[in-house]
Amino acid sequence: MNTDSFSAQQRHNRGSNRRAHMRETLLQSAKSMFAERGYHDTSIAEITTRADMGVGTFYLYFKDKEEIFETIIVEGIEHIKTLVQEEVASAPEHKFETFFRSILKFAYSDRELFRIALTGEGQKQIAVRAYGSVNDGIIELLNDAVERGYLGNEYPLELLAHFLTGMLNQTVIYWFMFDEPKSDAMADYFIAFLKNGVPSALFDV
Amino acid sequence: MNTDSFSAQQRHNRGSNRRAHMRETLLQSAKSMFAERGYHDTSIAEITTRADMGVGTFYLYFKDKEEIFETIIVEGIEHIKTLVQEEVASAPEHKFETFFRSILKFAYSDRELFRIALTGEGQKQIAVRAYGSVNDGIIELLNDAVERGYLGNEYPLELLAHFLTGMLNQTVIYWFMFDEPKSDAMADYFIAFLKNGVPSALFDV
Amino acid sequence: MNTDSFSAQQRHNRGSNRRAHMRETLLQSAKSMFAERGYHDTSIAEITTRADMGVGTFYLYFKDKEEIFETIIVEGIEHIKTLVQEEVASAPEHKFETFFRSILKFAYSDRELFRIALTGEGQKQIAVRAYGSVNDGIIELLNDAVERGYLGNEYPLELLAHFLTGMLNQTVIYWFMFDEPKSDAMADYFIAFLKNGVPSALFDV
Amino acid sequence: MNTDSFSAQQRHNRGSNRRAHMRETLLQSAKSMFAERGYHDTSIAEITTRADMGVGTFYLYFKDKEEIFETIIVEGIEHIKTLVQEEVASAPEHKFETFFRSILKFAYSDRELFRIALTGEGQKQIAVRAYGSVNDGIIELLNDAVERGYLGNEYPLELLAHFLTGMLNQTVIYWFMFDEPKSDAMADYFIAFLKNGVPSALFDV
DNA sequence: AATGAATGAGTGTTCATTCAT
DNA sequence: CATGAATGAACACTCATTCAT
Repeated sequence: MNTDSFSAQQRHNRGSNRRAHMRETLLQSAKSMFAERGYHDTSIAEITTRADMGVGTFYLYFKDKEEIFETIIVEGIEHIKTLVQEEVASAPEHKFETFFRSILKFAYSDRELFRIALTGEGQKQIAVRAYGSVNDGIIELLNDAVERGYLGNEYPLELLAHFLTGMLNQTVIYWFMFDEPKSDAMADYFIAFLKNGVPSALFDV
Repeated sequence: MNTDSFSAQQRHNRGSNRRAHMRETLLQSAKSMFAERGYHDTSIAEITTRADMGVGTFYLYFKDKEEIFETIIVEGIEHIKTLVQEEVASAPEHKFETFFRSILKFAYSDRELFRIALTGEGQKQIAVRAYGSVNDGIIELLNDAVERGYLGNEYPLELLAHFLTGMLNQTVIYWFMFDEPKSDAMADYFIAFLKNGVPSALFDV
Repeated sequence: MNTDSFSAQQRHNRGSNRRAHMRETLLQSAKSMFAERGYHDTSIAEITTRADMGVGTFYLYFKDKEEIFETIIVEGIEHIKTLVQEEVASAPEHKFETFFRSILKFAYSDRELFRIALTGEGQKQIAVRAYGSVNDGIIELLNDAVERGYLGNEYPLELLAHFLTGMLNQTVIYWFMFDEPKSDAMADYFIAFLKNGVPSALFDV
Repeated sequence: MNTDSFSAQQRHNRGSNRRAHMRETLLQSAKSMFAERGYHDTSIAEITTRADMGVGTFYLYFKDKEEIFETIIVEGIEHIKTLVQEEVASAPEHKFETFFRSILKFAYSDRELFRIALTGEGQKQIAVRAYGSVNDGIIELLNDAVERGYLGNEYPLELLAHFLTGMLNQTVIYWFMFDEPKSDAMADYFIAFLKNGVPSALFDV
C-alpha cells in the first residue's frame, strides 16, 4: 500500500466517519427535541440548531421529518432488542424472567425513546410498530414455552402478551413521573406480580 | 312573576338549551374527526363543517382546539367514571372485580374515546391525565382494601395500580386490532390473570 | 319583498361584489408583478402585498400560483378574443383586415398580458395555448376564405397561420422596446406587408 | 526552449484542451437538460451529474446558472450566424434569399437551441437578445439593399426586420409541434410568402 | 348569537453557491 | 484542479384565530 492510496483510504474513512457522526448527531438532537416537545412541536430548524448545523444539512441525511422520527424509533427498538436477546441468550435457564428484567433495565435507561414512541404520533403506525415489536418478543417466548410443554392454553397467547406489554408500557409511563423504584427493584415487583397476580383477598372486596 | 319575566325565563331556557345543544354537536363532531384522523390532522374548519356550523361559531364554545380536545377526554372519562361507580356501588360484595368488568365494558363501548386519548399526541399530557383518572380509581379501591385489611403491603399501591392500568390500556389497544373477545369474555381472562398471574412453570423457561 | 330579505339580498350582493373585487385586485396585482419580474421571480407575498392583502387571502381565491398565472392568460386572451370578434362582426366586408387591425389594437393596449405569456413560462403549455388561440382565430378566418373561394391552396393553411401569428407576436415584442408606431400606423404597415410581401427587388440582392 | 518550458507548454496545452473540453461537456449537458426540462426545473446538480462531474466543478467554468444559460444561447446563435454568413457569402447574387434558406436550415438542425431560448423564461432578456441577433442580421441585409438602391422606404427597416424575425421565430415553434415540412420545403413556402404576401382576394373577405 | 372572509405567523423543503480537503 | 458536503436564504402553502357584519 503506497502513501497515496493510504491517504485516500484514510480520507475516505474520515469522510465515512464524519458522515456517520453527522447522522448520529442529528438523531440525538431530534431524539431529545421530540422527547421534550413532541413530534409536531419540533421544527427541523430546531433540530439542526441543536445539532449545530444548517437546515439544509438535515436533508442530506434524512428524506424528511417523518423519516428521522421513524429511524429513531426503529433503530432504538432494534438496539434494545439486540441487548435483550443477548441477555436472554446468556441465561438459558431463565429466559422468561430474564426477558422482563432485561427489557425493564434497558427501557429505564432509554426512557426518552419510549416517551417519543408514546407521545410522538408521527405516522400513527410507528408507535404501534414499536409496541408490536415488544409484543412479538413476548409471543415468541410464550410460543417456545408452549412447544416445550411449560404452558397450556390458559389464555389466548396474543391476549396474555398484550397484558404483559401493557404492564411494561405503563411501567415506563410510571417512570415519566417517578424515578423510583429503579429498574431492578421494579423488576422484582413486576415478576412478583406475574407469579402471583393480585392477592386473592381482593376478590372478596 | 309577570309575563315579561316569564317569557324572558323561557327565552333564557331556550337559549340555554340551544347553547348546550350546539356545544354537544361540536363535541361529537370533534370526537369523530379526532378518532378518524388524529388531533393534528383535524382542522377546526373540518369540525365545524361536520357540525354544520360556521368556523367562527367554534370559538363561542371553546377557547381553542386544545380545549375541545381536553374536554372530550375529561368529560368522556368523567362519564365512564360515573357509570363504573354506579355499577360498583350496586355490587358492594365484589367491588374489585366489578370495577374491572365494568371499566372493560364501558371502554369497549367507547373505544373511540380511548383511541383519541392514545393517538392525540399526549397534547400537554392530557392522555396521561386520562389514564391518571383510571389509575386514581384503582388506587382508591386498593386503599379501601388496605383499610379494611384485605390487602397488605405486598406492592406499593401506586405501582400495582399502574400494572393494572397498563393492562386495561393495552386491552383497548388490542381492541383497535381485533374485535374479539368482546368485553365479557375479555373480562374473564383479565380477572383470571389478576387472580393467578402467569403459570409458574414459565419461570422454569 | 320585505326589508329583511331585501337587506339579506343586499348583503349577499355586497359580499358577492366584494369577492369579485378581491379577485380582480389579486389578478391585477399578479399581472403587473409577472409583467415586471416574470413568473418565477414573483412571490405570492409580493402579489398580496401589492394587492394590500394578507398572504393567506390569496389562497381563498386561487388554488396556487400556477392557477392565477393560467387565469391571467386565459381570461386575458378570452377577453381580447371577444373584443376582436365584436369588431370583426361589425365589419363583415373586411373581416380579414379588421381581424389584424383589431388584434393589433387590443394587443397594444394590453401589452402587459403578452409580455407575461411570452416570458412567463409557468407550466410551459400555457403560453403555447395563448398563441394557439390567436393561431386558431387566423385559421378559422382562412378556412372561411377557402370555403367561400377566396383562397386556394397556395400554402398549407396551418403554415400561413403560423407566419401571421409570428408577425403579430414579434410586433408585440417590438412594442416592448419601442412605443412607436402605435397600433394604427403599425396596422397599416402590417397590412401593407401582407398585401405585397417584400419588394421583389430584394431577391436580386 | 528548454525541456522544462517545453513540458510546461505541453502541460499547459493539455490543461488548456482539458479545460476547453470540460467547458464544452458542461455546455452540452446543460443544453440538453434545459431543452428537456426548462431553465427553472433544471438544477446545477443535474447538469453536473449528466456531465459526470462534481457540483463544485461547475463554478470553475461558469459564474452561475445564468451565465451558462446565456453562453448556450449566445454561442449557439454566434455559431449559426457564422454558418449562415458563410453560405450567404458563397451566393453573392442571392444573398437575401440565401439568408433565409440558410437560417431555416440551421434552425431546423438546432431546434433544441431555439426551444431553450423560447422556454428559458427570457432570463434577463436573453431570448430577446438572441432574436436581436437574428434581427440585426436581417437589418444589415436590408441596409445593404437600401444602399445599393434595391429597397426604398416602403417600411421602416426595423419594423420589416421584426416581421421577418417573427416569421422565422414562429416557424421554429411550428417545428416544435410538427416535423414537416422540413427546412427546404419550408423555405420555399417562406420565400413565396415574402415575395407575394397573402392572396389579395383575402382582403375582400 | 352566528358567520366566514381575512389574516399572517409558522414550517417543511429546495437548491444555488461556497469552501475545506 | 476537482470535489461534494454544508449552508441558509427563499418560498409556497396551511390553518388556528379574529372580527366586522
